[in-house]
Amino acid sequence: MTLRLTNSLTRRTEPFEPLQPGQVSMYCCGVTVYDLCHLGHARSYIAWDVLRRYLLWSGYQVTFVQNYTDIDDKILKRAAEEGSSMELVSERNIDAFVADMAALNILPADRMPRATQSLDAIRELIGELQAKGAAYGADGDVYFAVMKHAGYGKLSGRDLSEQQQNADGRVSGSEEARKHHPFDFALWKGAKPGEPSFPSPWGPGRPGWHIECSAMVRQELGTTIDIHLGGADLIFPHHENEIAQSEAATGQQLARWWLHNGMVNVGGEKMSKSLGNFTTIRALLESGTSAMTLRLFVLQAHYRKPLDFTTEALAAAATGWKGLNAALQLAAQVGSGDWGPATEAQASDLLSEGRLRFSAAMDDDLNTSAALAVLFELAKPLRSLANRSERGDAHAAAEALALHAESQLVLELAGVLGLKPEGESRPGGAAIGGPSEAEIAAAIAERQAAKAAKNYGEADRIRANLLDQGIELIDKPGGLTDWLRG
RNA sequence: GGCGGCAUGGCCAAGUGGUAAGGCAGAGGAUUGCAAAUCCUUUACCCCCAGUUCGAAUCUGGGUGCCGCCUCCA
Repeated sequence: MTLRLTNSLTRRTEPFEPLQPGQVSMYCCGVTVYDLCHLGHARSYIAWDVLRRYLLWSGYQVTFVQNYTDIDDKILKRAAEEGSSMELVSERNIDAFVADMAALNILPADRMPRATQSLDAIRELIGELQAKGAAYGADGDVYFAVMKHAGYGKLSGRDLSEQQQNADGRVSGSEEARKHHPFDFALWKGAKPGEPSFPSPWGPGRPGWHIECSAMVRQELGTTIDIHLGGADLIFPHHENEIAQSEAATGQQLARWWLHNGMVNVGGEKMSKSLGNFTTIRALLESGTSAMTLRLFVLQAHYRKPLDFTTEALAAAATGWKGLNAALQLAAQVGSGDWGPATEAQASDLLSEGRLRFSAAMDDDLNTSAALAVLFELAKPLRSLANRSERGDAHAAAEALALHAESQLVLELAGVLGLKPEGESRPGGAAIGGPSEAEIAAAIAERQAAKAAKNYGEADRIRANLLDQGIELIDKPGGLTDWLRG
């Protein structure tokens, strides 16, 4: 089996093969750091994190580059509102981005270039485009001439002559007046009074949005990369323009594969800053949704399809994760021991089948939904074991031995999806402002006594009292009482 | 208007020619003083119409509905 991926460039799902055998270069369009990331960003970056993890797991050497857009009108606007500076706003949001990604267990990119630190490469690229006649200057701005690039529109399926007509009514404003064609776009923007600016052969100013990606891709990964990633909303104009710039300059293909993720919707509409219907990653995590629940929620749908964000769907994912997490926690316990080769062999057939089904699902354009189904099925026996072993069942402990290999596989496959055991809430977990373990044990003993005396009113009162303090009691067969700190 | 995508049980969501994975919720049972948790069992003919085929959720054509992009956007 080989990995098949849907390439936006060809609109087909094709077998993936990197330019250099065994090595994959990937570039992902990052964020404009004017604000916190929301669930749309989370979805996108989780999807590509899974692609990266899967490639690594499959034995590829992967170089992953993601940029920060730290020069932008919105950053300037934000800085002006705060009486701050572009640098401070950017720094703050880059820090937040790093923290949010780490919280979601998204592997950090190998390199994360910033527009402000890539100006030489940007200016060089603009210069080349101008030398080749693909760009023209106008009042301190420099524009890319889309009509000079034969392939323009190949990614988004646009036809320039038709677009010309459709765009006629929109041509207005000074920038539009300077353009030769409505779809021409700025490579370099001349500085307006009071704006931060950088020197250039065309006068002080700053780079346009699209050019930075072209410059960074070339600088960090070379002329032609294997995979370029981004949200479907970037196909036009951003990615189309990136292709035009890079390919006009180098004469070579920019990226062999273009992968685009579907949008996160709220009530049938795209989640976005402008619509104001967004939830930040931070806010969601702070409201009590765990990072792994969010990952599960995202991964249960295929990455190219729209994903509707609802509290119901999220709650379903939370419950689903609770069960999977229990299995993973046990697996981490069981899988860590050294049990010898004899037990490993016992479950090998079942395991290799699971591994195969998982790979087959992932090979099919990253069918994480199907891959998760495999994971849930593998986790099932572990879950039931987890529940039995808690009451010290000797038989269960013996089974645990036999399931050692299975535990490792479950952890391994979960890891490919970036899912890891989360939050130790069983006895022994750290108390944060709640009753201590000793206090809980005492209360349980008290309730036990009340139950023995058939004083159920008192027993229920103790239980309710603990629940108020965030401690949930679970009676197990055999008279034992377990508890969870929620 | 142009380009692209989607429509599967109460909800989410796989499935791309041979009689529908998985998760959540629900139901029944076991267990329990009760509850929770857990375990077992269980719930669909796939938007509509026509066609291709021995056979279609899966292919073709036509509808209907919804979404994204065409302006900054993951």
